[in-house]
Formats: sequence, C-alpha cells, structure tokens
Amino acid sequence: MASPASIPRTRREIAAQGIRRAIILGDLAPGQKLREVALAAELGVSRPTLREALLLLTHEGLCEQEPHRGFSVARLDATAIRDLAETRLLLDRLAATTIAQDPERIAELTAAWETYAASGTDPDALAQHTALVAFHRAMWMAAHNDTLIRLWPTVESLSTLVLAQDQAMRSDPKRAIDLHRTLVTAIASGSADQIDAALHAHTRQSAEEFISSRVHER
Amino acid sequence: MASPASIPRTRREIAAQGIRRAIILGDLAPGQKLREVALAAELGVSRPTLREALLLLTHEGLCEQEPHRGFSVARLDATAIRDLAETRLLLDRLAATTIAQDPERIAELTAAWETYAASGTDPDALAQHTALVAFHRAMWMAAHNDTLIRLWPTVESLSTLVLAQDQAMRSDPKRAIDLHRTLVTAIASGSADQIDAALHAHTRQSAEEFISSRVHER
DNA sequence: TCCTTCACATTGTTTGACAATCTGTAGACT
DNA sequence: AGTCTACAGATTGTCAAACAATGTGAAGGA
Repeated sequence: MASPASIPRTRREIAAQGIRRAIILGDLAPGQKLREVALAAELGVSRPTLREALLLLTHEGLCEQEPHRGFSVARLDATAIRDLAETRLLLDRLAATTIAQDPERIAELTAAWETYAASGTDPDALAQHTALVAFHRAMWMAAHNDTLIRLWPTVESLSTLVLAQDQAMRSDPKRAIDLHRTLVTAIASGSADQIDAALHAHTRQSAEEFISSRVHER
Repeated sequence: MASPASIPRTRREIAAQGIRRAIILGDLAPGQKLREVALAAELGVSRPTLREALLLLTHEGLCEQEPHRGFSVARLDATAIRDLAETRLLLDRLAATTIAQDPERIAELTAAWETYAASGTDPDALAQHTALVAFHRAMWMAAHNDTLIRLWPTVESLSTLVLAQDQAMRSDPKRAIDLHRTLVTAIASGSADQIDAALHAHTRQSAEEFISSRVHER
C-alpha cells in the first residue's frame, strides 16, 4: 500500500491495490510478466491508468520495468533479503528510539499493537499480512519522522515481496504477535539494549530463518 | 535523478529529467502548482506521458499530489529537513561501514571522490549539484546493498529539495570537497569512530547550519 | 460584509490509434 | 544437423482528442 492510511480515491489506486493484492496472495508470481492489455481488462481500467498504477508499484519496488520489455513482478534473491533485513534494522531502531522518548507516541504504538493483536489471528492470509504490515506502518508513523514516512512505501513493498515469495514465512501467528509485544514493551521501557534485542529477534532472525529455509536460488 | 546512472531512454524520463532540472535551478519553486497542459507543451510531451513523469517525481518526493488538485513541487519544513539529516546519518553510516570492509569498494569510493573533486568546482550551480549528488550516489552504490539502492532515489530527491529551497546551502565548493575527502579517508581507515565523526560533520552539521540560516518558516 | 451559486478551469480517466521495439519462428547458409 | 538471419506478430511507448468529476473563483443575494 503506497497510500496506506488513506482509502484509495482514484481508479489508479484501486488498480494498484488490486495488483498488490494479487502479488501478496501469490496469484502473480515473482518474475512474472505483466501484460498491460490483459491486466487492464481484468482490473477494469484503461491502459494509461494501469500504466500509472504499474509505475507506482515499480517505484515501490514491487514491480520492475525494462524499456520496451514492459513490467514484471519483482524478484528478490537471498542477498537482497539480507540487505533489507540489515537496513530495516537500522530504520526500525530509529523509529523505536524516537518513539521511546515520547509517552504520547508510545501510546500510539501500543494502540497499534492492540489493533494488530485483535485481528492478527485471522485465518485469511491476506488479512494476517495486512494486520502485521499495518502495525509496522503505525510504528514508523508514530515516530513522526518525515523521511521515515517517505521511505516507508518502498520498505513496505520490499517486505511484502519477501513474504509473497514464500508461504513458509507466514508461520505461527500467535508467536508473531508475542514477538511484537516484546518489541512494544521494550520500546515502552525506554532501554536501548532491550529495544536492540527485540529488534534483532524480530527483523534479523526472521530473515535468516527465511533464507535458510530456501535451498535453491536463481 | 531516479535512474541516474542510465541515460534516459524514454520520453517520460526526459520529461522527468527536465522537471528535476527546473526544480534544482529554482525555475520551479517549492509549493508551486504544476499545470499539466502547460508543462506538457513546454516539455514537448503528451499529457499522459507528463503525468507518468510527475508520478515518478511524486514517488521520489520531489512533487506532491492531492486528488483532483493536481501536482505541485514539494515543500519541506525545518522538521522535515532535520528528519532527513537524522535518517541519512544512519544510512550513510551503513553504507560507509559496509564499504570499509572491502578494499575493492573503497577503491570504487575513492574513484568517485576523484571524479567529484575534478568537476565539483564548476561555476555552474547545476553542474556542482550534479557532481556532489553523483558522489553520494556512488557511495551508496559502492555499498552494494540492494535496499540502499532502492531507497536512494527518494533520499536523493529529498536532498535535492533541501538544496533547491535555499541557495545559501550552496556554499564554498572547495570546503565541500574537503569535507568529503575527510569522509573518504575515514572510510578507508576503517575506524568506526572516524567514520562517525566525518559523517556527523557532514550530514548533521550541514543541516543544522541550513536550518539556522532560515529565520522564517511557513 | 459575508455567504451562496454558478460558470469556468483543471484534473482523472477513457478510447483508439500509430510508431518503435522485442520475440519467436521459419528459412538460408555452412 | 546446427547456427545465423529475416520477417511477421505481439507488446510496449507515446500521442491526440474527448468527457466526467472535482476544485476554484467571481457574480449576485441576504
């Protein structure tokens, strides 16, 4: 979701949302070519509008575009996944430490976690994913850092791609909720060490697990 | 420049480049509304193509779009500038420490600095800006971190906006080159403390200077 | 003076089309 | 037979013109 908090107002946004959904659900596999006419027809929008949507997704990182070869669903290798984990760790820490300095922002974060915990056990994979992503987005927004807000769409889509590439990533929902509660608690405590520990447990470990679960690479 | 290293192959890219240039040069002021028909005519492209270009710039952060109110040149307040400085500090450090671990990457960085030093004193403001930006881009690319590469366009455009908002930022070119040589040296030395010091001197101090130089805010 | 209403301007989107480029296949050549 | 070349089809990049939806500003009324 590029404009996540806001309800899509334009047909372009609706189209983009539909494609994101298809990628998350696995209906569009990484690397798959996206033929404009067919997609436009399927989504019920014109080709120019579809192209605007695809361009949006390309900039988010969900799609790729080569001149005269069109758009395709982006593909991540193990290195890219590790890079994402490393970078996210830094930025998550920035968000976390910023939040930790302001009780009001801690309250925001706690509220976000409660929302997530309430709907994070939904049996539907998409709903689960959406809830988890919403929590992380809320965390970045709670930091009230303008640059983080701008960088979020790219980070969100990269994360989504990682999840979309392998169902194995969607492991135990309850364990995930616990993991994030630990993070919220750590932030509320204000202890830098606790925050670091929780973040490592969260981001890095997840990525390592994910990579090691994949034997083959292209 | 969203696709900076590559020569623009499509008319969309040419249009985007033209708009970026106008913003950097100050021909398009922050906050200014961008009327599609006029701009399209001026750039010699059709309205749909122009919209694709504007969408690109919007995602980079150079422009903003409100539904049915169109596109305008983005505007940054003091807080946003400080946020950018803080976030860049983190990511620059990631790039720097990554580079420091590999002699080959250090060589890449050094080569980039030499290129920058050679053309950084150009009297033309645009050329100066381009050279400086190219150095920073090269630094992020030299880290070979996939996520950094993806995040760069956004960071670059935010930085460009900061520069575009005030000519005062474009201070002494020679001093700037020295500042960056210090950074390169620090990275080559591999000392984390030296890297941190150089980065602080670079990013943060520049931003603070910039903010303090501006009395008024909107 | 302030608010409402309406015409105008601009955006969001569509349709249809054409040139440029890519892709895959069939035929020519070694 | 295997490899290269040329062509036809498919797909993309771009354009032109148009219409509906929404925003904006000015004229008129309370």
